[in-house]
Amino acid sequence: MNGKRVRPSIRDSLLKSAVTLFAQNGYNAVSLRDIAKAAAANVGSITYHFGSKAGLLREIYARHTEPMNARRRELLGEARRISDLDERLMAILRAYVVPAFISSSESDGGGAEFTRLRAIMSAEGNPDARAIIADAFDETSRAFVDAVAECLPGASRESLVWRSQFLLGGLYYTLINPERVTRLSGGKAEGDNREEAIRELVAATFASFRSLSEADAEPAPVVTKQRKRA
Amino acid sequence: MNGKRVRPSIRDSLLKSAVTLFAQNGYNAVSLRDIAKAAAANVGSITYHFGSKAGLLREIYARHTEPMNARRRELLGEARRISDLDERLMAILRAYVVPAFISSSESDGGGAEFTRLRAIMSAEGNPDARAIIADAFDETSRAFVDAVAECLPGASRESLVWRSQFLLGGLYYTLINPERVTRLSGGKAEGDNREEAIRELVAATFASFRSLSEADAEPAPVVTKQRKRA
DNA sequence: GAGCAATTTGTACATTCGTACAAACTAGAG
DNA sequence: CTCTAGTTTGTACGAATGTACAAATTGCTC
Repeated sequence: MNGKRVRPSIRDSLLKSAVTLFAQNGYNAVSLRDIAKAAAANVGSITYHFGSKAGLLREIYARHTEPMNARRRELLGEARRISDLDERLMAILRAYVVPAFISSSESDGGGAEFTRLRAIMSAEGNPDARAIIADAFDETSRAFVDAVAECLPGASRESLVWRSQFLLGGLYYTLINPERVTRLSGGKAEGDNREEAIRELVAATFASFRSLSEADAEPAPVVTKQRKRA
Repeated sequence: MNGKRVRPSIRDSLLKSAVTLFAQNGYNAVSLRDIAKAAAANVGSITYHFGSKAGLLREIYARHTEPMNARRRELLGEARRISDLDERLMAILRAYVVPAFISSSESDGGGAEFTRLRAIMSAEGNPDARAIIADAFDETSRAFVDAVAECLPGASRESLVWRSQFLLGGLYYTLINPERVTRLSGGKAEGDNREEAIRELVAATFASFRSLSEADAEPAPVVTKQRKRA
């Protein structure tokens, strides 16, 4: 069905090793020999399967992008059916954040590792990556902003986009430098605890978006754990 | 006074070119020959002045870190004298954000370019950089979180740290990928407009922090431009 | 088992990298 | 001018990189 035999092993372990190494050290810093060594394979096999280093990166994106976006669309669809605007907003935020942190059950799909890879690639600004990334995620982001907009009557498109930018930035940076959270909190918070990160990021972004609504008469529900009644 | 002659020119233009190139392409992707060419100097002069590529990076950090932190401390000190807690919080946020975006009058000091460099370095996770960055900014971040905490009675340290993490992430990502804002907003927002970025980032972070306060009875002042009275 | 296409291996190549160092140059002091 | 310390230049080196390709190996079909 694929046009190619379903011989997995080497090709797959090359991809897996590449994702891990790229996500950890960036694209430039990792050599094809590093990848081959990690996959217990030969350098030549990379050229054979993927043509070039850029081709390898392209394949990685091809493998992960669609499943991750699909998962986001699915969750977004569910969220949109919630009638209460605040609850819906919260669900929308989770639909955006959760797939970026947690792999969608199957081995491929999004997950923290691939998201970290994306973060590093966007920072490195690598020409190879620029062309590949393209706007693979723009469509999803647009749908996300649209969905958020419906929850926030009166909010301007500009501010919604800005805040979605900060959301993505917070997401990326948390995956890139989680130790900072642990360090700065004196160990009271764990930067690499995914559930904790998701909860905090969603809560912070909720408040950030919520303040844009005209209807700020009703008290915004606070979801963070340390919430106390005064 | 410096122990060295004040012969500027080459050494300085090497530093300037290096910052620009590193901030644009990352550390690994830029070769010493690229830097030399951009500074119209010779490769050997880099080794002479800075010993190594890592030494060059070290000098860049040495030049910028302290002035930038000093500026932040100064603004933070001013902010702390404001009695109204909401106003103070806003001023504290600006004290953190503004120096990262805007160079402090003199040619050296912080500024967007150096902050972008820091963003890329933190993403690349380069070993050379790891050692240099150290906790040069941790002290400032701690003071910042402390100051914010005073404005938000009842907020937990963990959440404050998490939100400061998202602030830094949003800051970094805005400098790394400003085009996304422009693109996603259909040109209605300009990602590389520093004043706009500062205003939005501060407003978003204000709301994010503000929601942590016990005293959310009084309506949080909304500062974004599109604010309308319903 | 033979034949064959797909894969894996090993090796070679041209480039580019950071660094080292000797030679040439520069400018101020005596 | 001459000397000298401080720069700048040019070049060379070993290591590492992405890529190319011929040879060896594998696994399947008949």
